[in-house]
Amino acid sequence: MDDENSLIAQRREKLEALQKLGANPFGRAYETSGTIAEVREKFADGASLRAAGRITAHRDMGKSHFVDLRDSTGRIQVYIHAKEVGAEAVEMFKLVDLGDFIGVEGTCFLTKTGEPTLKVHQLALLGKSLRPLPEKWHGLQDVEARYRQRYLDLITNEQSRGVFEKRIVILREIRHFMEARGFLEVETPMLQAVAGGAAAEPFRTHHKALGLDLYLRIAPELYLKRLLVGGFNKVFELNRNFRNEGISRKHNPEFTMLEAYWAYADFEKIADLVEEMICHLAEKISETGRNAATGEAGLSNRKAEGEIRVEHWDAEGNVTRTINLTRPWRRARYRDLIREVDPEWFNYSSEKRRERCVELGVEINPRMADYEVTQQVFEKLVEEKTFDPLFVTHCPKELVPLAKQNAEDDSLVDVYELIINGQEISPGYSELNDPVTQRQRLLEQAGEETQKIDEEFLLALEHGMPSAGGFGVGIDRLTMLLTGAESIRDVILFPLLKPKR
RNA sequence: GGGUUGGUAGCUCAAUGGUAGAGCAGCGCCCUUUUAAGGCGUUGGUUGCGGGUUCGAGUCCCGCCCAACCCA
Repeated sequence: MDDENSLIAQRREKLEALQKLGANPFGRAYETSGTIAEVREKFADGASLRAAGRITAHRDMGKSHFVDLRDSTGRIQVYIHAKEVGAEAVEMFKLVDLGDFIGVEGTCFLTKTGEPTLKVHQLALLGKSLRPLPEKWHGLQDVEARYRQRYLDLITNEQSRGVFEKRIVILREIRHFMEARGFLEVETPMLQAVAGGAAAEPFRTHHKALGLDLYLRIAPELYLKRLLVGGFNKVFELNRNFRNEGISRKHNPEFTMLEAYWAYADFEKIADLVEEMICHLAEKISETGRNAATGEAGLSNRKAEGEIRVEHWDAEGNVTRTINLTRPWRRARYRDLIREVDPEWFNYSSEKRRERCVELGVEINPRMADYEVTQQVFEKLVEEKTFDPLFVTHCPKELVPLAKQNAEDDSLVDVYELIINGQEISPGYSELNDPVTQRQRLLEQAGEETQKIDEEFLLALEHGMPSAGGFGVGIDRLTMLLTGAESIRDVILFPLLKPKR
């Protein structure tokens, strides 16, 4: 980025020339008649309106200049001619480039081709661009550049902007939804002396003044539960977690998570809540889909007569996948789902199960315990093949050691795992609130590393935590589901990349 | 971490081992309602970085960097 090619040099020369003309290329506040979309709404033949935006195209026609002015709400054409704006302003205009921000005051009129246009009689420079923008027709295609220089992606690629607008709607509507049901949004520590609440590798950091090693949190769980102890009945946090693990199409080291706890509820009530919430979000998203600017392609959602379907499109506009979110969502027990793959599975010996894995094309390694072999079958032959929503319930306790045991069968725990689009979207639990059992399980989980046990959390539990249901929703994956994005990097504005060079 | 693919002008893309090109953008000229405006002309390159093979490397070989996809 330290280059100095001729295009940049030319723009710098224009910048100096503008300054010599006495113009300020980086102007100040500019009163407008509103956003460009609002200007278009107010458009009335002969009316005088003010608009500001970035120049994204210009067409010179002799002494007439047509310019496209664009902001996040839309575009409008402006017409510049010396007769209207004066020779001086036209001299100035000739030093303006694609990508510059300008403000105009002009009279509304329709061109011969019927295009609503502002005939400019006053022109202000609001921000000069010293680098050329990507080409208008193909946009910015280079994947790496789209992530590193997201601003260019947002300027150029309508569908990318659409994804992030939908993400904003998702975050806003989650807050509305939860608050409407009496949940309070809270903030708990990102910097933690013990990184608990999940099994994941944390990032380490250091507090200088205290001389203290700290971790970025991997989950807010243990703090949110302290709030249940403290008398909050319904709390949620919608914020970032950090996990020092691999990066992939489905994993970014920092990711956004909704986590919530509901006193006196259980995993079934939580499942109802999550089902309702995601349907609510899908409907809101489909509304923004309809309202989105023209040219939005690739992603869409459609709703018809109580049905909620999410369609994922490819670049040519063909539907590649339809996910049916229509309620009620299927709920099935873990073991029953395995039996759908092989009815006799649980009657097999350990050896026979491993043979079946080979037949089924499920890769396993010899060190796996029996429940891990079964889980491998579940992941490959159930989870990855499930696209419509499915709550998997009554999981074996080995898989979820920190959840409450089932009342009838203590080899099972009262949890659900929500699968949509072949991915885990949300786990839900009947939370363990017995401090003695909790301590045991944490000790087992920690093994030798007893420093990983959050004694302060256990101390809180010993003061009494109400029975409660809790859940988490990975917002990045949910956004992928609802927008049809294929990679988590397409729903995170600035995904982590290695610095270049 | 392993495998595969890719990195060429500001952007989008070409180029059997033989003079690095096109479109858009830019620059100049023409055009007083165009809209991917148009016409004529024209500038622009350390082909990701570093080595090697060769008379000659964007192209073949080795190493490195970055990214995407698949796998662990």
